[in-house]
Amino acid sequence: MSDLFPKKGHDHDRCVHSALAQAEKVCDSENARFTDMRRKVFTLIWQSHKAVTAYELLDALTAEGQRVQPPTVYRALEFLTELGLVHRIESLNAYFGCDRPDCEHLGQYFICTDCGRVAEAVNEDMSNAVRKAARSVGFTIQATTVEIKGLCHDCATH
Amino acid sequence: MSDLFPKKGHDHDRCVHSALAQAEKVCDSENARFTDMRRKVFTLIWQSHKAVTAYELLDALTAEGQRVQPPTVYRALEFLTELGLVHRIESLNAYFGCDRPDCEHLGQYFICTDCGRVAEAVNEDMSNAVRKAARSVGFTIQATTVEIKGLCHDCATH
DNA sequence: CAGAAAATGATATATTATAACATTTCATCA
DNA sequence: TGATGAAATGTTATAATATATCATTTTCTG
Repeated sequence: MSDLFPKKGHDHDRCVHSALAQAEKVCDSENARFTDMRRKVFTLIWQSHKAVTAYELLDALTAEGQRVQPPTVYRALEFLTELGLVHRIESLNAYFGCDRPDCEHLGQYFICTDCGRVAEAVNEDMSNAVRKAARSVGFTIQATTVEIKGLCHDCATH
Repeated sequence: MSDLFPKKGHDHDRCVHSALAQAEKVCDSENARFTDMRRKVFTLIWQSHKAVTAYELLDALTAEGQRVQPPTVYRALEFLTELGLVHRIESLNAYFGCDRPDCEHLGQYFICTDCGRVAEAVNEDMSNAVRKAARSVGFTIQATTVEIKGLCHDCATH
């Protein structure tokens, strides 16, 4: 069984750090500004293994001493999702960092209803099945939402 | 190319009628009460080819002369979704009638961003790909959300 | 019919999201 | 280098979506 959810003991700080580096690269190549606010929001999202809501981000920023209003957070989220740096989990009204912002993909999300962790998968079987189904009914895909809720392996077995 | 979205001239009243009959059967077999309010909400949902929001239902009920509050609508929606008579489209915060309430399925939704119509598919390729992906990472599925946005054939070609 | 359970009514409020306009920041180039 | 225009953020208000709680009504069951 492959690892999807992070294993115990993985170095999360390092993941966040490398995600930041990658985000900077993406912004650079898009001539988009990775401002302080955007960086803060991005970092907060990446620091969590769970999907984070806009108002949780708002609270976290406030706790950091910023006095921030909803539009500020939503704008940062809009920016980050448009660049593909962050994905919105529709069934949670929450946001999650994207592992592979540099490549086009139809991502899929596994969401554990017990521990709350989220994992992104980029599974070609699923993507291809979606593309094929769309083709067979003459549907032109613009965006896909594939969210799978249930129990991660840890929660199912412990 | 198979038909997914309804063709021009199909008899929608008849669809609604048969959906009502089927809903009654399902409620019967579950010993659940298909009350007036639930029937009204179900009918309003089925009368639309688009997904309908809770507050649109509220307005429609009000227009019919009922004076209804949000909890009433949300309770009816909860009842209907729990029985599988209606599905919630997460990416739209809206509800759509289920064609096949009588069988277990992982449904997929095609949502046209131009005309707004929604179509449910029950595509085994997609379902199997989802199940297989979950199995391969040790994930136990409780619920799936597969929503595909784009252009339906009509809108893409006209 | 009495009593319990289920459904709905009513009120209030929580949560999620955006519109509109003011101000600040930043890249550009005259 | 500092004027200027575009982009980003600040600020205020409000819209849209959803639920908690308790009261009342309806329905089922014995």
